[in-house]
Amino acid sequence: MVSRERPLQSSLAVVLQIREGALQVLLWKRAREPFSGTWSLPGGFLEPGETLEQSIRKHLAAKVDVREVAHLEQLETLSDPGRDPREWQVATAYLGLVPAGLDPELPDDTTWHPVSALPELAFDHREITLAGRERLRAKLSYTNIGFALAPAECTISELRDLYAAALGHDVSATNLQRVLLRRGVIEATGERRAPGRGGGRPAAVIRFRTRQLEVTDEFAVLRPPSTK
Amino acid sequence: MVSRERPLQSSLAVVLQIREGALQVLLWKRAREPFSGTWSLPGGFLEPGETLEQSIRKHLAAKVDVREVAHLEQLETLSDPGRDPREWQVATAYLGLVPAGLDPELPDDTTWHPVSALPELAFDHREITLAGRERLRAKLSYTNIGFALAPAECTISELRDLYAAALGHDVSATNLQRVLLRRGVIEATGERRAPGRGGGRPAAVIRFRTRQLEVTDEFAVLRPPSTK
DNA sequence: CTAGGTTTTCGCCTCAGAGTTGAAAACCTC
DNA sequence: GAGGTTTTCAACTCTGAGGCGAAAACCTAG
Repeated sequence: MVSRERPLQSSLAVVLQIREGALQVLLWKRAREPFSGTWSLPGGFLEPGETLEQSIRKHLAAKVDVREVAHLEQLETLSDPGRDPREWQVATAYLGLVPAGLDPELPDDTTWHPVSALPELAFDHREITLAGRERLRAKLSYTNIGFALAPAECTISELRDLYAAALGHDVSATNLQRVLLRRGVIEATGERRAPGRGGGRPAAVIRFRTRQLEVTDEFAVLRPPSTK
Repeated sequence: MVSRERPLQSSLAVVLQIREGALQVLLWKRAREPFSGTWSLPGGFLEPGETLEQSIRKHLAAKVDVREVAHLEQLETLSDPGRDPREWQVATAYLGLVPAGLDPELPDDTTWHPVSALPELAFDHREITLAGRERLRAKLSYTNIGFALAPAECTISELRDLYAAALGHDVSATNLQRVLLRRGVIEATGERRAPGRGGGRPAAVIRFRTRQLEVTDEFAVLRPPSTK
């Protein structure tokens, strides 16, 4: 095998969670150059003997409890020679999802940021983050990926708010329930949740039938409400 | 920057074309170990200063006339440490599409193979090839990617055969026409094509409105015919 | 305890778009 | 011109998403 120049290979992840009704991404603040002071996606270099997925899991573990990452999938591989001003580097981006309600402990340099109002991001991390959001939005329509955004059990109303936050537009609870029920994506647990202060009929508690990604062959787009 | 071990980075491509009514993939026969005698996907190593897409375009040029590749997109990045028995290697796979009707000149070691009857493939190339086919099938449903399978101008019947070959099931010409017309994916050129031997009404010649990938926001699945 | 407010749930309707069918149109060959 | 072939088009069906409103099931205040 001929000796040849090789790029550094790294993995990084867009970790998303719905927090306070908004889609947020996990970022850490760079203390060193380049891009010192700006925010960037978690990740790091690939080590011999590990796969990219093992690599990103390991690097994520330094920032969050990875057991709380309910779903992880590959997004895309970035290879622009100039993407890191220091050195030739190829990076594979992943999309990670953390169910709402969890509040993992984070290091001091790491926090959540609403994707709709990103601070200045290092390298090409802004584009990667937006690509992650788009992937999530698309998959909400034709897969059961909602399981990775929702707690193990929740109500339709809570689910509607999660979908609305992720999709960026209102979602009808009635319609959401029917679509997800027909697909067999969610099922009723039989329990009911007492209404909060202010009253109201107690909501049925539902759960996602499986917590593994499944693709529905009948597509279904959750559209924004008609603007009448 | 700490010195560290680096993987070889390579690009490879699943180049698909409908030939003789079947979806076929471009493969070349390995003359050397490992996997000598088996077939593998075209590709090669990444050089400093180039992107992965430039890399795969360059390596493809050694096998086919790349100008005939109407569409090229990234598929996935493989990183299993054992995927190449010789050495640690990370590979990014692309999907390339060649319109039907073209018959690029190929080197002696390179030919087309039906995806439905693959020979023994080297490394993980079999899985990659099937992943490419799946990506194509999915995108036929909700994008205009058919432009990359079809010649610049063709009839609905020809298009139906192309779709049927790619999707692996029958497609109704009537329905295909309406779906693609409504979306504005195809348009009539106004010309008509004389029927072949045996007669028949001359078919209207259509073309794809654009030859760039566009995603339709209304999903539409082209389903197999109902089994009655 | 009752009236009024709130949230959830469900049935029914509409609407859009994909799939199906059959007949007419437009060609061929014998 | 008769009979065969392929294409095209209009009408219908069917499925599934979106919308609406009434009923259900709770709360709180008086």
